[in-house]
Amino acid sequence: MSTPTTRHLHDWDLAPRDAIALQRRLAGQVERQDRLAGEVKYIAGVDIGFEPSLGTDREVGKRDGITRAAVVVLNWPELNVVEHVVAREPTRMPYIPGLLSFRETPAALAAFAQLKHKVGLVMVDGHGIAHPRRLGVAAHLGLWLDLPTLGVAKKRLTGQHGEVPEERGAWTPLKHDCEMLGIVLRSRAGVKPIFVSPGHRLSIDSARDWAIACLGRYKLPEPTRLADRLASRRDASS
DNA sequence: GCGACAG
DNA sequence: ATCTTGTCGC
Repeated sequence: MSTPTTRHLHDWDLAPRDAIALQRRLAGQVERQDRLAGEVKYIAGVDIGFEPSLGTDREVGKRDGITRAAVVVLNWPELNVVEHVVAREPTRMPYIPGLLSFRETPAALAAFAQLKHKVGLVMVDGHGIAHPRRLGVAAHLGLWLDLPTLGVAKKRLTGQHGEVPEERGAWTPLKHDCEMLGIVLRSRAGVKPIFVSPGHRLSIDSARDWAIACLGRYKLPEPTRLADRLASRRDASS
């Protein structure tokens, strides 16, 4: 943050080219091996929702309006909700493929700041290292929280993969050339597969195991599914 | 230049 | 992401 073009900007209000440069630097700090802090007792699920601005510009995809971060804490292995928080922050940046974390992380951090439980693992709605510069929202948030994270996305951003068997629990690797980025998982029979990739302090194998271990009777793993539901509720207070 | 493109 | 009712299917 010292060059003429970035000096006056905050980490989250970067111009696309500066955000991309920052991602390249931060990607080198992401730990791809397991480094859990003891036994996992609580798992957090994170998702972001948006409230359009009133008045003239009602477009949710641009600026203005409110970014709503929902964090749900589940105990392990019961997977029961023990805490939930919703934080509302003004939207600063529009959605740009590849720069999602700059739009969503500020609100997510605000929500985590209010959390009472000490979570050992964080599951984020979006990709981890399965990103063009290997710094998807799950990896970026993991660095900020200094916690193990994994990303669970509903669509592919980058990488290629083969067909995924129809049975629940089946998966196939997601890779870019020869580099493994994560897996494509059939979380439910007869439903489009989800994309699982590690964020920070987690291996690909562990990210896969945790995603599968957190599956309930729905397409999305419980942490992310519940956060999703909370983030998109009309009445969002806390 | 053309297509792809998390939420 | 968000705007939205009914409807097909297990």
